[in-house]
Formats: sequence, structure tokens, C-alpha cells
Amino acid sequence: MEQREHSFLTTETVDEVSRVFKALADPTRIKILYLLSQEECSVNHIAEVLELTQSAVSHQLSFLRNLKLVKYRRDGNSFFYTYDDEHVITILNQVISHVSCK
Amino acid sequence: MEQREHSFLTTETVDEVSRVFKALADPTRIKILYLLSQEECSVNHIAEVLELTQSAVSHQLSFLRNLKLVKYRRDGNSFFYTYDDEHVITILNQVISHVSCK
DNA sequence: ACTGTATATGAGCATATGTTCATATACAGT
DNA sequence: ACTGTATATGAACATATGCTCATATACAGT
Repeated sequence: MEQREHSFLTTETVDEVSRVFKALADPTRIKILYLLSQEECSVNHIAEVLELTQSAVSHQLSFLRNLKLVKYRRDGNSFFYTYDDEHVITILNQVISHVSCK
Repeated sequence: MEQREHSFLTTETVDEVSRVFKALADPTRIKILYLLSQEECSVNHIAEVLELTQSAVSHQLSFLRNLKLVKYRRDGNSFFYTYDDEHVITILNQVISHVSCK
């Protein structure tokens, strides 16, 4: 049996990588992140543009917030969200390009 | 209300992007793809190295095959798998690097 | 032909996920 | 203080997911 050099990933790394990809694996979150990659948006604006309920959007934003992929500022009653992980947006755009041109 | 230029994604694009990220969102598939990024492997070898059952590995390979992320050749009783989407491997490695160094 | 080895696959099951519905919270305008 | 607007959040539910177990398939060696 031939022996070769390998590099292995730690459980923590695999789990963290999995979390990042999970965040990008849902159509709703893809649409939200893609929208936020273009402009700061309020929750209602996201819901209107993407034709989703306020609750669904809010739940997904909560999910993305936990992963520190988005951040927000408050202005009166509205919460304006922006993306908070440049690298993840880059990855998303790479895959969108990859998929679009084939 | 201010009007701005936006680009939107088609449903097909979003779904396809989602499929790619879903493939990368599971710890087992991450480990398998990472292993295959380093060397061609038989199913049993993958199962042994990653300490998974043959069945679990085979099911995941079937999943990855459907998405054309891996391909295989037969040699006697063994099936040797290799990755089949360079770009997806690149994305995986990018995220691994991103996660590892923070 | 028979046996052993490697892999694939279907069924069943437990858990995870994403949505809706109802409700809570918090601020703004009056 | 009261009302309206914007958002967050918990519970419930339906669907998706990933595993195990049992079994099928296919080839190799004898």
C-alpha cells in the first residue's frame, strides 16, 4: 500500500466551512445577500422587492446576523441592513458568474 | 422614493447557485471533496480515511455525481473517484483558507 | 458455477430547515 | 397616552436531509 502525504481538516474547520456554505445554500438567503451586495436595504424593502413576507425576511436576516454576514443600523422605525463579510459576497458572485455562463 | 438601477437573478440562476452551495454545505461532502482534491480515491478508501460507512460515502458520491462535481473510473471491483469541477474545488479551498486564518 | 469483494441503492427514521401565523417590542406622530 | 408602522421572535408544521440497515449488482478468482 502506497503512502502519501495528506493534509486534513480539523472538525472545527469543516464545521465552520459548512456553516458558511449553508448560509449561501438557500434561495431566499441568496436573493437577500445579492440584493444587499448592491445596496443598503430596510427589511420591508427586501420583502417587497423579493416578494417575501416580512417575517420570512426577518428570520433569514436573523440567521445571517448570527453568522455575521450582515449588519444593520436603525433609523427611526426602520432597520437598514448591509452585508458584513466582503469575502462571502465575493464567493457568492463567483458562483453566480460560474453558473450564469454555462 | 428614489429609483435605482438593479440587477436581478432569474429563478433558474438562484436555484442553480443554491444547488452548488448545498453540495458544499455538508461536513461529509466537504471532507470527501477535500480528499478528492488531493488524490483519486476508491470508495472504500474514502470510507476508511474519513471513518464513514461505505453506504454513507456511496450515497454522498451519488449526490455529488448528480451535480457533476465528481466523476469515476472503474478498475475491477473498485471505483476510483476524482473531482470534476475545478471551479467548485477552487471555491471550497477559498472558503477553507478564509475560515482557517481568522 | 460458486465465493468473496466492492459498490450502489431503496426504505425507514431522526433531525434540520424554512415558512407561516400570532404576538411582542420599540419608536414616531398626534 | 394612543395609534400606526416597522421589525423581531416563538410555536407549529411541512418538507428536506443524511444516516443506517438490508439488499442488489457486478466483477474477480477459483
